This record gives sequence, structure tokens and C-alpha cells, in this order.
Amino acid sequence: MSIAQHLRNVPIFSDLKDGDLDIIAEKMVSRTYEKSQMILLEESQGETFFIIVSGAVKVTRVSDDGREVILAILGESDFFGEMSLLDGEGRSANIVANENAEVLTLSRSDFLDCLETYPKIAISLLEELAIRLRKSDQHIESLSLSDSEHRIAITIIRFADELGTIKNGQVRIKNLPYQQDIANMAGTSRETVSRTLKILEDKKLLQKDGKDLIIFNFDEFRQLFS
Amino acid sequence: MSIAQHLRNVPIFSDLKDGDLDIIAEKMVSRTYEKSQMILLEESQGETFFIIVSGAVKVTRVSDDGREVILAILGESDFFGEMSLLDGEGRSANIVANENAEVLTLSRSDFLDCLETYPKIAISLLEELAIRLRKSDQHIESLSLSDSEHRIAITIIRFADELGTIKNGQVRIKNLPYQQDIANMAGTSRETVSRTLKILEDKKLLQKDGKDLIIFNFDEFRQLFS
DNA sequence: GTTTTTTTGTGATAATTATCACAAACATTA
DNA sequence: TAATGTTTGTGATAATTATCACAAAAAAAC
Repeated sequence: MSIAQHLRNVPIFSDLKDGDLDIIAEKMVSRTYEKSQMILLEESQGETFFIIVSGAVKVTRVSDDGREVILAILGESDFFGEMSLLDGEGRSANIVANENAEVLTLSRSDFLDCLETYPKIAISLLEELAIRLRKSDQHIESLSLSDSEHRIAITIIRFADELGTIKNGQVRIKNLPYQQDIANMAGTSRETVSRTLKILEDKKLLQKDGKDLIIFNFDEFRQLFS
Repeated sequence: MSIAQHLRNVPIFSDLKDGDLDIIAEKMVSRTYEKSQMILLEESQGETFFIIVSGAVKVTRVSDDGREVILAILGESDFFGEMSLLDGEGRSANIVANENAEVLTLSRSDFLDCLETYPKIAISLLEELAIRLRKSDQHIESLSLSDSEHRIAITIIRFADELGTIKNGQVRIKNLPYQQDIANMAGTSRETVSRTLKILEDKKLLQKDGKDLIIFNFDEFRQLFS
């Protein structure tokens, strides 16, 4: 698939005409990263905008003593790197390839030019940031008010929304992330994730299938926990 | 002060020329709310953009069983209501007047017109949302990784940044919010806030002075906890 | 197909923090 | 100023969850 064709799948570019897409596509550069490779380091100057073509990355913050919080796991057609381009601050998070990943990059100046030239992109980006802010707010609520079972369930719902495939009411999350990653997202410990997944299985709400996870009735599951 | 003069203090409008400010100012309507009055209700359709002229509001989410998380406390020149205007979803949070408050409002269509007409506003708004997202990320990190003492200290730092006045290295937060509100922001209990404030006083890091709170050495305090 | 490494499962224990129950301090109103 | 309502302080206890320490299972490397 050509770069322009990839761009068409990215929400913030989807409003543009083909010609405009081509112009932007020409400015983009493709890069690949291997699993576990660091893409962006916190505190470094942010000078690039990224779009994920394939694979997945995790957005993390790491505390002084090395413990990690996962803020999000992003997949195909998601983008990142815009924040420090916009507010001029340094990076606020690390980005690591969670699987082998192919990305498209746009330089700071080309990105800002884009916003000026195509106000529609700016507005789409506003929409996207509003959605992310909303998700953050939900995340904060969940961390503040819920016990670990709920937080873990909500984390699973986020994975299902992001990475899952639906088949008559049943969701399959292919390649469920490691328990440690789930824990780092849910703000709990790896052991608690292990125990809680078993509890949810005992309650017949979900089931492990190799590396995948199946949620039997996703609507019910969501209603139960969020 | 005229409406246009107020607007000049608001970051997202500060780039505009006087003439443009006047045009926008004409479309705005002033409203006042009394302490504890609900300004926006979660789940209601979002049709208005708000700018705070005086007073303060709190942005909250409330769980089914009535417990509240405070996402932010906003003051003079802050704005809110943009999120559901942008992504078309219903409100994600409640807004309650935390003190008597005067606000300016702009209708959904006038707000969106503004973005189209003045791309600079859209870009400033992007910057502001990026800043808020960054703060949310920090909040998530703190809830995930820190113990209650740290979370409470970080909450105090947020208040100091938002509401405090500096005088030779010492910050005074006038009218510190109730312990219950601090608890709802820090994701802990009111009693723990009470006990922790005492611990921080014992450590000679801060001191209560009537309704105010004084942080003796703000730089040191920030360094200790964030 | 072994060996080695990584990931997951699980018990026992410790640490943190919530909750409950009041008392004290402070504000507000009568 | 007394009376009432709110907010804060503090002990005792209970509940939740982290941590530690391994064993089991699964995956990757040899």
C-alpha cells in the first residue's frame, strides 16, 4: 500500500482530498522498529510526528526507581508525538515498540505547516485529543475509585476496544499483552492480575485460549465493570 | 472590564487582534453561578463553551454509588466545555461552581465558527489540550505509582500552581480546598489527607494558616515529591 | 528434544490505607 | 452567645493488595 493510502485510514487525515494526501505523503519518511526498541525517550526534544502503519507501541512513563506505568497501547493507524510538537515542552512519555512496528514520520515543521495549510487537520486533531482526554479522565476515575478487579477488567475492555475482534457478541483479543503490562496499566501488581484473571474465568466472563483472551459477552462485561 | 478585555487574558484568544476579539466578544453571554451550583451535568448534551471570568469551578466524575473524583479545579481565565463540542460525545464530566463564579459562554455553532475563521485559535486550543493531556498523564502516573503521601503532596502542588501566590520562595495557597476535595483528587480518603497534612507539617514542609496553606520552600517541596 | 529463559500461578505474610466511630475545632445562624 | 451545622483530628480495626518466594507452565534457544 502506498503512503497516501495508509494516510487515508488515519482519522485526522481522512477528510483530505487525494491530491492533498499525496503532497503530505511525499514529506513522510518510513521507519521500522523491532520489538522492545525505544522509539522516543522521555525528556528528549520532540521533533517528530509518528503514524503507525503496522505493529503496536506502548506509551509509558517510568518513575525514578524504574517502575513503569503504561498510559496506552497504540496500534495501526494511531499516531503519537504530537504533544510536544504542540506545546513545545519536552516529551512527557516514552514510546517503545511493543511488537515489530512500521511507522511513518513527519518533521516538526512539516507537521506544523500541515496544520496551517489544512485547518481541517487541526480540527480533526482537536477531536482526537478530546477523545484521548476523555479516556484519560476515565482512567483517572477508575484508578481513584475502583478496586483492582474493576481496574483490571477496565484495562481489558480498553484492549478489547483497541485490539479486539468481535464475532457474534464475543470478543477475541489476539495476543493479550503480558500480565506485567496489564498490571502497569491497571496500577496494580502482576500477581494480582494473575489472580484476578482466574476469578473472572471462574465467573465465566472470559476464557484464555493460548495467547488470546475471549470475552464471552462483551456488552455484559462492559456493563458490569464500567 | 469589558468582555473583550477578559478574553485577552485567555490563552487561546490572546493571539487575536482587538477587532477580532470584539467580534467574538459580542457573541458571548455572561452568566453567574452560586457556590455549589451545578453548571454542567454529565451525560447531558454539550452545547456550550465556557470561560471563567471570576471564581472557580471543579471538574468531577461521579461513580454510580455517589463517590466523586475531582479531575481538576479551574480558575480565572480557564475554560471548559470544549470537549464535547469537539468530539460530539456527551459530557464526560460534571462541572460545579466551587465558589461563586462568573463565566462567559459561547454557543456550539459560534465556537466552531471561531475555529474555522481563526485557525490560530484552533492551534492555541491544540496547545492547551496537549498541556491538559500531559497533566492527566502525570496524574495517572501518580495514582498508579505513588503512595498516599506522595499523591497528596502532588495534589497540593497542583493547587499551588493553579491558585497559589509566591513570595520569596514561599507559596501561599489562599483558601485551601476542603480535605474531602483534596482526597477526591488524590484518590484517597479524607482521614488520610488529615493525617498526611500533619505529617508534612511535622516535617516542616508546610504550615496551615487559618484557611490558607503555606509551603515553606516550594522548589524543594516540588523536588521531593515529583 | 533438551536446556534455558520467560511468563504465569499461588501460598504466606506484611504493609498500606479505608472505614468506622467519635471528639474537637471552627463557622454559621438564630 | 447559644445552638446548630460543618469540617477536621485521631484511635482502633478491617480489608485490600503488595511483596516475597517458589513451583509450574510455556516459549525460545540450542
